[in-house]
Formats: sequence, structure tokens, C-alpha cells
Amino acid sequence: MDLSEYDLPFFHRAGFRRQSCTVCGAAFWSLGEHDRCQEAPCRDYGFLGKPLFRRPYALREMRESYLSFFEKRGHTRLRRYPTVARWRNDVFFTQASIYDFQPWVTSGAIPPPANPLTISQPVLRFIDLEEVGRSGRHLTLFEMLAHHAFNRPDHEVYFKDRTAALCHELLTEELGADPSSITYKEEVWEGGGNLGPSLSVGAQGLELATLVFMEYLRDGESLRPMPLTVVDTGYGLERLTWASQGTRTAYEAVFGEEYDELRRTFPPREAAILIDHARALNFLLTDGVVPSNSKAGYFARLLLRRSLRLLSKVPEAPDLVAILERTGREIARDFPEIGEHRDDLRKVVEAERERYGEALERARQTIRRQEERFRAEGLRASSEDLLTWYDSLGVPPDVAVEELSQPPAIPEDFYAQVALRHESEQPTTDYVEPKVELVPIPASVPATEVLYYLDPYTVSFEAKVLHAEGPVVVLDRTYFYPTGGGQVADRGHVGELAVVDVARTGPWVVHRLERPAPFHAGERVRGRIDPVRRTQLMQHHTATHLVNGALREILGPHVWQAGAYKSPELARIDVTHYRSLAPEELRRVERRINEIVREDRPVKSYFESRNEAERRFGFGLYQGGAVPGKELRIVEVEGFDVEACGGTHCTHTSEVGAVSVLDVERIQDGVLRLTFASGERALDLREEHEAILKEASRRLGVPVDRLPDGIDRLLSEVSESRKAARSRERTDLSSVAERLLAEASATEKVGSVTVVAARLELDRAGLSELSKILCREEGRVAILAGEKEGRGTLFVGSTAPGVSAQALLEAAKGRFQGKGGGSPAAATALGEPGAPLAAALEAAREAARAAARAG
RNA sequence: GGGCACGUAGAUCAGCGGAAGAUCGCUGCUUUCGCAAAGCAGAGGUCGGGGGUUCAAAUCCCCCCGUGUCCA
Repeated sequence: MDLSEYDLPFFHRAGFRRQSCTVCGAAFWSLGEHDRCQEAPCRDYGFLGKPLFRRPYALREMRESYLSFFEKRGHTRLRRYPTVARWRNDVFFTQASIYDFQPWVTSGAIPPPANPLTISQPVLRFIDLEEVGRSGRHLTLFEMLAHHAFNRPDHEVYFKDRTAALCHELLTEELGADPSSITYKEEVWEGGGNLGPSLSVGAQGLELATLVFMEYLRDGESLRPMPLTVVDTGYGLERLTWASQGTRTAYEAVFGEEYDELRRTFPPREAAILIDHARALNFLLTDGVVPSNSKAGYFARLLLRRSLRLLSKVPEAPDLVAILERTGREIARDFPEIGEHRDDLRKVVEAERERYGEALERARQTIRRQEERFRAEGLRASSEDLLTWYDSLGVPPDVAVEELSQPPAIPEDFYAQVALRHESEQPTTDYVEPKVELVPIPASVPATEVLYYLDPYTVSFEAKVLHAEGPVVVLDRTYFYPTGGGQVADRGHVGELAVVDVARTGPWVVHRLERPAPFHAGERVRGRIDPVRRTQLMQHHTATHLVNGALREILGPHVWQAGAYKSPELARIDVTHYRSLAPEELRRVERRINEIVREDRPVKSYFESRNEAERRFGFGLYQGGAVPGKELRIVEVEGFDVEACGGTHCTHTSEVGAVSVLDVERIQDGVLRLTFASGERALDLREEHEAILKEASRRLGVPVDRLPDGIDRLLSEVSESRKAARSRERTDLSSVAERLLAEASATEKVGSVTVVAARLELDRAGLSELSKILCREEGRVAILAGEKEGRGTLFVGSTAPGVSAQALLEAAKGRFQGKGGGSPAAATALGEPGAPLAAALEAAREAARAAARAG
């Protein structure tokens, strides 16, 4: 990064001097004289006991000062975005305020909701988990105070100079920090293919903020300027608060009384972890994360289980739910949505607590059994076993040790060793939906006017061709709905050509035709949309909202949409829920959906300002993910369900027709998938299912309503007859056995041993069964030969002491080129085709005689 | 998304290349006025599903399904 990037007029105006840190070597700007930058680890904390600012601020006060400071300076204050980044698939959580605007706003695809803007965004940093409670300053969740500006070539808001000036004004004039104590360290920021200069703002050993200026696109080795430059600032609310109070750790400053209360029962580190996790969990659970074993849910589980472990170690510890609610009430003063669904949150936590208990109990049993086995072999559990048990059973090492009579030492770096185990794992790259290849549209082509929101029932329209290249056509206006929001694209015709796909790219709606288009720019064409398909898509999309609404109503507000798909044939929705759906619950959901359908409620679709919509409907709007932009398209099923949604919808619930839920599966721990159909398709499927039932009933000769009984009867008949066949077979073999024992040619006594040898028409299994019957008594040797497809089988069984079936087989198998083996009790071999089976039988018999005489 | 573990009788699990087992529960008998208990006897298994290797697979290999867990 070029030096001039940091050489801001503001620094010169205000009298800053560029210096360099003798410890880390970085260059920084300051009004004061410093031999090192004012950030850890280059210098120690200087504000402990000597607050950095004019006066102590509570967390709330600090947030308010910041936001109103920027409001007064022309910024629009935004409400927080969810902590779960549903609108992105590269991360699970919102890890910085700029995440709220990536990728659509930062790429320039969509205008920002306000410009410039300021926000306090709760963000999660699981990377710091181990530092929580230890460093005194790390938190799993913290609020990133930020102001952002998005500069287009035609509209420059502000960039580096004003950002630095605002920062300095805030810290010194507004908050009252000593101007000479602050250092602005030069750094380079890079992420997501973008990069730019940044300034790290430190004072008295604490990093207070980072001012990032996204300016370049990385293109291999070279840099290209971004069309849109972005001011991305981030101030740590908790750090500013801490610095203003100068308490020993950030936890005292941030959590105040709540922390003190926990300190009465727990050591500082544990108290900090508990309260930190409680805060993070309140946000996570409110934003719709359900604890599970993968993805975002895993992190909620991690926090819950860590908390439960800590609490279980102290008998007089308060209940986890109580801690969560206490913390939740405090947060709700600033974020009212937290704690709106306290009962629901409790259910989720209780479910997880129960599952953890079960998992631990199972694991304990496994460990106990394992240890018994070790003991039997004269071994003992190693620390390696502790790792394996943690990895595969989820038992923390201290719990595992409780179960062992001779426990190994728990390694100091236990969790580092766990990490080591996972180091070599290579995540397979996600399957990426192949994109329809689209010819790039020249920038000179004007934007398409989107009409499908005006009236979803219009299926025929006139438009002007703006651009046609190969099979691709862009019109000045269109009613064709492009793929989006889980709804597949419309089909139909433009002119005489069939439309095979419709996609949105930038400001255009692109129609892809079955073959190259004969159109030329300026020509007027008629667009016709396949009305049946469109109707089914509308029904399925509206039905999806009904299903979602009913699930939230019946199961609780922890239910969030985790994905959806609507085709003309079927629709499905994935939702978060902490266990599988009971048949009774499913029935209630289905009934409720169809009740709403019958009530013929209006379904209103309209645009509304984001702030107003959020105020009226809350965060539940973002079922399909947070949608950027000043305006949201709201789809409201009156009195039942409201979502921000871009799809085409029916205008009354009765148009949806009967909704039939076809299947519920647990596609992942914590996520259910419901597949359903509505309208005509639901009837089709009902008919298909009925036809299948009727056919089954016909074939079974049982009325439809008695099918289950009929199947039961059939199954038990099968099992009865199987048993009967087996017992008949045994009886038959028993009589064969008796016959053989009575026949002098087959049976002979050699000392105390009875040797039975015979050739039979039996396969290997038959020979084995017969041998078993013959060998029910002690002192028997059975030598049985059978033949199948020209290959002889020899089976030897023995209960005679000193006569090994295996040895007899060994003596005989060479005679018929047999391959095989076995145990002293039973052995068998298969010969080559045509090899002399009789000779092998005789050899075995001879060997048996010899062995019996010897024994 | 990936790693690891697990899936065997109604339940909990053992067996981990050579003839499917234990404990509890269940049924019957003995005993008892009856119950509990005890003793004896017995029923109960496509060893998750599908391929493969082998003379032989619950056991080894591959794929799939399900469950648990750890990691992102």
C-alpha cells in the first residue's frame, strides 16, 4: 500500500506527526510524542483506574452517545441486523457491521438503506472463545459501533479524511480523551477480494477502533480501483465503555451488577464466561438459531453445553434459564426483540439440556464398559482415549476421568490436541449450482422494468426488445418472474419462441429462449406466460408462507425458515426446530394451514420502508434472509404471517387451495424439511396416493381402511411360515440324523466316540444343520459330504474330546482339492469341480478313526 | 460441509473372519390362598440396507440410510 494512502490532509491540518513504533515497527500518526503505538501488545494498559474519557459511561450511554454523535453529523441510524447471516452462505454469523451490506450493497448491486449510516451491530467472534474470561477484554458477542459511507463515482459521500476527522472528534471532543494519547496506526486491510488502507486507532494500550477504506479489487497481483469505495469503520462498544470506566476487566464495565452477582458463586473467569455466553445466546436464540450438531446450531450448542458444564460443577449454582432470562431482560432494554419469546427460548434450552444429559449418560456407560475391557486385558485408559471420547462421544475430559478408576492425566493442551486431530481434514468444496450461462449485457442497455409485482395475474403483455443476442433477450418491461427467493422461473413465449429460463442479472431481467432469437433492438414483441405453471407457483409460494406461519404459531417463534424451494410440482420448506415433529403436531399444522385457506384471508403484497416494516412486524420478517435496501417488499397474510419476500403470490388464501403436507423429514439435527403441495397439484397427488392405496388393497384383498391390519397379518403369516419351514427342515434333518445313526454303513463306534459319515443331497447350510443335530451329544463326529453344481462340499463337526474337526478337514481336503477351514468344533471346505468327493470323505473318516483311537 | 464413533433379541449391550450370545424384560411350569421373589423350561434375530472380497462375512472393503459427537 502506497504511503500516500495514509497521508491525510486532516492529519496535517490538525498537526499530527508520522512516527514509528519501536516494538512492532508500524508507522502511526499522533499529536503526541510516542516511541511506540498505543495498542497491545506494544504497551500495557494505561487506563486501568485512570479512565481514558471525561467520565464513566454505561454501555447504553456509550452506544447512544456514539449513534447520536454520527446522527448529528448527517448519518442515518439503522436498527441492528440479525446475528445469523442468513443472507450469506460463506459465513454463519454476522462478524462485523459491514457484513450487513455484503455482498449486494458493497458490490453496488443494490443501493444502501441509508448513506451515510450509523449502526450498533451485535457481532459474534467464536475465534475468541478461549480468550473469554481470560484476557479481560474478549467477548463472544460484542457490539460493533460503526458508521459507513458508500461512494459512487457520481456520488461521493466522504472517505478517508472525514472518517479520520470524525473519529478524532468523537474520541476527544465528544468523549474527552486526551488528543495526544491517540495513535492512528497504518495497516492494510484485505478480505473478500477487496483491499485498502486502514487505520488502527489505539490509546493507552487499547485498540478502540479500526477505520477501513475498501478501495481496491485484487486481480491476481495487480490492484484495480473499486467502482464503489466503502468506509468501513468498527468501534468496540464494550472497549469504549471499559476505557471510560477503567475497571480491572471489561466484564465489570459491561455487565455491572449481573457480573457481581455471579461473582458471588463463581471465580472471575467462570462468571465472565457464563455471562458472556448468556448474552450471546440471547441474541442467537432470538435470531432463530436452534442448537444442533452442525452449522450455526453447533455454536449455540457449544455455548449452552459449556455453560451447563460450568454450572454443574457448583452445587449452589443458579439455573441456566434463570441466568439467560436475567441477562435477556437487561439486553431487552435496548433490543426489545430479545426476550419477546421467553417461554419459547426456555423450551429450546430445556430440550438441549435434556439431550446433553442423555448424551453424557450414554457416553459414561460406554466409557465404563470400555474400561472393563481394558482391565480384562490388563490395560488402562490413556490420554489418547480421553481425546477420542471427547471427539466421538462429546465427553469433556474431566467427566470422563470421573468414570475411571485409574484415570490418565488430562493433557494441559487438551483442546489444542483436539484441534490437531481436525487439522488434516479437508473440507470438500460445496456443490455450486451451475449458473445458466448468460451473455454479458452491454452496460448501455437500459434497465428492465419489472411488472410482475404490479399484477401477478397478468400473463400476456407487450414490450420492446432492448437487446437480443443469441438465445438471450432483454425487454424494456416484463411480467416474467426470474428465478429467485426459492421460486423457479416462469415459462412461456416471447414472440413465437419458448422461454426456457428467466434470470435476473444486475438491472436486467434476461429471458433465455429455446433457440437464437430473430429479434432486433427496438422491435415490439408479445410476451405470454404459461398461466397454469404461474398459478401453481403462486399457490406454492403463498402456501409456503402459510406452512411457515402455522409452524411458528404451533411450535413457537424459534421456528425460522432455513431454506425453501417452490416448483410447479412441489414445494418444500426447511425450518429450524429442536426435535422431530410428532404426527399429532403435523396434523395440527396441516389443519391450521387449511383453516387459513378456508378463511380466505387477504394476502397483501406491497413495498414499505425498511424501518417502518421492522417497527411494525419485527425481525420475523426476514424468514428468507435479511434483505438489503431502503424498501422491503412485504407479503402479508392478514393477521397470520408477514415476511419480506420477492415472490409472486395469490391475493387471497382461498386461491391456494387445499394444502397437503406430503412428507416431514429431519434433514439435519435441528432442521426439519416439510414437502407439500397445494391446489391442483395437491389433488393430483391425493389421487395418486389413493390409487396406490386402492391397488394395494386390491392386491391384498383387504378394504383400504383395514390395510394396516391386513399387512400385520400378512407379515405375521410370513414369519409363521418361515418358522414352520425351519422347524420342518429341522424335523426332516432329525430323522435323517436318526437314520444315519442307525445305519451300520454310516455310523461306527471307535472307543467312546461315535463317528457318522455320509454323503447327502444337501447344500452347505443343510450339512451344517445336520451336523449340528448329530453333534447335540458329546463324543460325536460328523463327516458329511454334499454336492452342488458339480462341486463337492465337505463338512466336519465334532464334539469328541481330542478330535478336531479342523484337523480332520485338513487331512481330507487335499483329496478333492478343497479350500476351506474352520474351528475344532466345525470345519468346512469346497472342492474343485469334478474332484473326488468320496475319497475326501473316506480320508476324513479314516482320520477320525485314528484320532478317536488315539484319544 | 468434513472427521470420528455407533447401528446385533422388546430394552441395554458383548461377539469383530470359522456352527448368532449375555443381562433385563416376555411366556409357560414348579412353589403360593394370591402377589412378590426364587428355580426350571421356552419363545423371541433378513446382526440398518445394498454391493464386493473369501471355501466361509455380524466380523474385512466400497456405497447408501439412520443416530450420536467433534470441528468449520
